[in-house]
Amino acid sequence: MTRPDVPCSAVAVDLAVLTVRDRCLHVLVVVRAKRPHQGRLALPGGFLEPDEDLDQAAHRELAEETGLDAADLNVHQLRSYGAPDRDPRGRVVSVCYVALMPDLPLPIAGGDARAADWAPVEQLLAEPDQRAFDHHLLLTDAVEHARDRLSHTTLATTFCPPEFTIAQLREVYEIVWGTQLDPSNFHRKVTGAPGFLVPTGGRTAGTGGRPATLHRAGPATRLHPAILREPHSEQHTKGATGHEYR
Amino acid sequence: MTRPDVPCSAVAVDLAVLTVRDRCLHVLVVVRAKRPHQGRLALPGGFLEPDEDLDQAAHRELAEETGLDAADLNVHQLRSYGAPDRDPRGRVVSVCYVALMPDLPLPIAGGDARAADWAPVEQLLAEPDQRAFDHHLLLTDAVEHARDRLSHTTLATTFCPPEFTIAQLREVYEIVWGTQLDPSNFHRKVTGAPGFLVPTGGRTAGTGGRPATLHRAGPATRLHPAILREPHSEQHTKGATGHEYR
DNA sequence: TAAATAGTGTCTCTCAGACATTATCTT
DNA sequence: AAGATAATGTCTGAGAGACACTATTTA
Repeated sequence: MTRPDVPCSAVAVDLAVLTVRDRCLHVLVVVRAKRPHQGRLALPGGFLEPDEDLDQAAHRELAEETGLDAADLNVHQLRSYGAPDRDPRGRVVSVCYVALMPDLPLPIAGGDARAADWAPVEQLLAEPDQRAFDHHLLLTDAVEHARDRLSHTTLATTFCPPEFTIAQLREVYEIVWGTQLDPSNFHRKVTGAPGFLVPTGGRTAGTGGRPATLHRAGPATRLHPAILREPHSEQHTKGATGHEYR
Repeated sequence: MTRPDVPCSAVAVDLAVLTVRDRCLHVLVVVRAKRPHQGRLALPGGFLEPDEDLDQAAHRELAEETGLDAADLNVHQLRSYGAPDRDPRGRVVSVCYVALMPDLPLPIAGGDARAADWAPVEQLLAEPDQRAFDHHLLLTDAVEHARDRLSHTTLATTFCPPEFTIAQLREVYEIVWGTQLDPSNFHRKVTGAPGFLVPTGGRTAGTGGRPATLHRAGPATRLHPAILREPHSEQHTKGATGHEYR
């Protein structure tokens, strides 16, 4: 943009790359090598190049930071952040993306000489002021976004290896949502949702119990019916209380 | 941003202001007075000022275009658009906002000497190539976003005047969704959803039928249970067909 | 055998959709 | 009265949650 009458900003693309490992939700973080916020943990990201789309920039950054081809790793734009003082270097508007992926070996430290590693989300969210920039806010929104999407999309399978058991899938839901789910009802629901799971014919062995059938992700992207997150029990006050909406 | 190593972009904020009038969903559009796309219809918007947040910019633009104080008109950020060639003048990344409002008198032509007026959404969407920039895409996404939100939030009341009947509210759902809803079931659902509606005590008169009780919007923002958009009937194939997911 | 895990069946309650019925106004 | 619109009631079926029960492995 060369017109002098138009305010000029830098546009950054930041990524919240989520995975499930060690029974916890983790996010990919980098240690900042330069000022500002030197030494602090930040979400990986970078500036938009002159000739690329936002989605392209997100895929490029993901490849640079993790070495992975992000062809279909479920990368989705979340929203943008533009507080005037969010970057002390100047005006930076950041477009945040959320990426979900299985627990693959380990990301390679990126070309920026920054160390990329997994960090447990719960721990990061417990320290609101320790992140670089407003990345605590980005992470909060990204996690909430992912949680919401699990209930009505088939996205949970992207946290799983290519073949997985229903117990593994249930564990993903339990970890991301931080709740316990009834194994019986969960089994009935996910096997009943058309296109969610496809049995591969294989079975587990040596787990000290009845072998589980292996599945892979089916063709569906939307989940019908949805897997509900909260057992939304409202009408507990069956008594003579007058109004009861909160 | 003054650092020479960072690519520079203009950041625009565009608004899809939706309302229901004349039994149709309408969107606020301006006629572009300058090149490029001179004479074409565009969504109102403008460039981000150096010291304002994205949300502030959206509110400012809304005030400039409509003369309305957008304090709580349900303005929400939708997503950002950044195709390299979306603006022929140069690199512009646009953050799109969706605003929902009741059918108020009429917007004032803005300070940019552009005429602002309501246009029926259905008609605009039928002509994909007649909009300025990629505003057809923005509008498509904004409408879909609004439709989705109606089902699980109390947002539909923002299309209504301060006091309204349940039939008026149902009309909003029917117009936005383009479907017909059963008046009886709709009545039962919206009156049963806690915090959605509050009876004012008033009633309509002179409508040639039983008077309807007037309501105003309640304190709730989320809808429990949700008002379903599609009568998602799936299991019609009760026969002996083996697999039936699509 | 017991323990452990996988998977099925059953019951109850909520809620959606279809539609009949009653209520209250205007003409 | 008739017609119109508002509101309630009733029935059926889908689906969620609780939980008993069966199935199949390892130790």
